[in-house]
Amino acid sequence: MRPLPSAGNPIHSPIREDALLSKIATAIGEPARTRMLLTLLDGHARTSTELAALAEVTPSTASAHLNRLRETRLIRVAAQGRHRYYSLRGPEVARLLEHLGVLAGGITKKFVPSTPAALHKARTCYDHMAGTIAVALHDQFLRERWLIADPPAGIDAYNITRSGLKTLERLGIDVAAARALRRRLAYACLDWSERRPHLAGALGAALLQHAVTKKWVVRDLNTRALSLTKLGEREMASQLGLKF
Amino acid sequence: MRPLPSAGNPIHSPIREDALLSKIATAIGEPARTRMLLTLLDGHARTSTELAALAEVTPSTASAHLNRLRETRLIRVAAQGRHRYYSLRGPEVARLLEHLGVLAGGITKKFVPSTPAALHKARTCYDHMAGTIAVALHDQFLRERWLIADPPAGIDAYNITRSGLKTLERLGIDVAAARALRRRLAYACLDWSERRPHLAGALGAALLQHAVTKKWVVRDLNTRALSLTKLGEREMASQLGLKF
DNA sequence: TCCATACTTCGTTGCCCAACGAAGCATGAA
DNA sequence: TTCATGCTTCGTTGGGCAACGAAGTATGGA
Repeated sequence: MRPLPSAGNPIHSPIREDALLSKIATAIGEPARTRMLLTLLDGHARTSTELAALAEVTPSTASAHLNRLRETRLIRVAAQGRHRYYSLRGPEVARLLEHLGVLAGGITKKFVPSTPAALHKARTCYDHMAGTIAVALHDQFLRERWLIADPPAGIDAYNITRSGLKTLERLGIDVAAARALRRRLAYACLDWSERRPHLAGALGAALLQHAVTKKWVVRDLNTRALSLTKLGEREMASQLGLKF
Repeated sequence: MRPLPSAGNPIHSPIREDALLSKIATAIGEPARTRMLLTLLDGHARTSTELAALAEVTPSTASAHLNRLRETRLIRVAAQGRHRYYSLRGPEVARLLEHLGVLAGGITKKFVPSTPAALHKARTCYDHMAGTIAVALHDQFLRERWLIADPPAGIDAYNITRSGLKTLERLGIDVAAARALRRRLAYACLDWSERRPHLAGALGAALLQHAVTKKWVVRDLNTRALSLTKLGEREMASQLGLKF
């Protein structure tokens, strides 16, 4: 059965589409590259040497991988002196990776019933919070009608209500500044451990920043894990009505 | 540099997670497999011979690919006499593929400004409608408050309102039957050509079925394209208030 | 019973690409 | 200037895997 010449495909063939899709998927799929991407999922930029160590390959190999990821537009690079900082190209990429994680998690579950406890409870996802706490936070924001769905603004987008605005400003979060950023304000991001949505976007980022500066949570230096402090627990209960 | 035995990793290592993710991505990424998966995105089950022809490989090669996709749990197979019907494992897989399409589309746009017209306007996505018409339909359902967001039921889930129920039953859609199915009722699915949500789930499937049986749209036999009939255009305008 | 069809399994071939070390090229410090 | 550091480019090697044809196993019809 010969590969048919597939005659009339003048300008835009469906071929084009799936070839690109192919490229992206294989770019993600190579194990060393997968590790790099998953590491970058916490939103921190890293140098190629760091990424080489994390992926367990030599710098030269890492360099080749990073080039390929850049060509497929999955990551971007920022030169700074003699360092080159690599980071995910955008939230879309982060979401795709989390989505892949959901499928991978679905497979794992059969074999490994429990996910790593620390990551499960609270972790960063790109530049916002994920894990049970983040999901609870997301649900609370909707239950209290501090956020409402805003579908015309895109899939799973949210807008802040009047009461939401009050709550956020009482916390000390500068909503106007978040709105001014050239990025989406708030939207649902699928959580791979909970398989439920948590909060992403400018607001999600502001909330993480707030939680970190107010010492509600403490970042782990090597992983994406966050640990909730006693203070954070108290404050989330009193200010947001969250129970744990 | 060998993959290190990774000593202390008793039960659930992060290694495990990204190795699985890797497997899934590479399974999707091989060009022949990508073509097969994208073809199955219309929700139709196909035999391995058909898929072999579509992917432009011999049956023996196709068989190997299909086995691999089955092992990674991306597709399922149903034996029926001497035919074996392959289909996507579930909506999660379909959504992942559409999501990948968004990223691929994002790349394409720079080089190929226009997407194939027929597919852009209306096509199937798994078992429901996609394309500009489907997105318009989705927006109309929300604008008229026939559907409302229902986040606790999962990311981007919708529920049917009282007025939505009336509208749907007036059309002749059996909402009770759709509810009775063991699947999610209605949720937003990201559209790769529009980069906006359209309607998926039991309700989305019911709407496509309705549109086909009422001859509002006609399926193309080889591609995922749908063409809107004059009748469909009239009916959607009068019954649902859609303008084109 | 015999053959055709649908599909898989097996064994071989060939190619792509990940991996490395060495060498090259910047940047910044001494 | 000279050297160290951070990173890339180059050329080579090797292993994994996609592809095929041929042979094998079901199923269903003649």
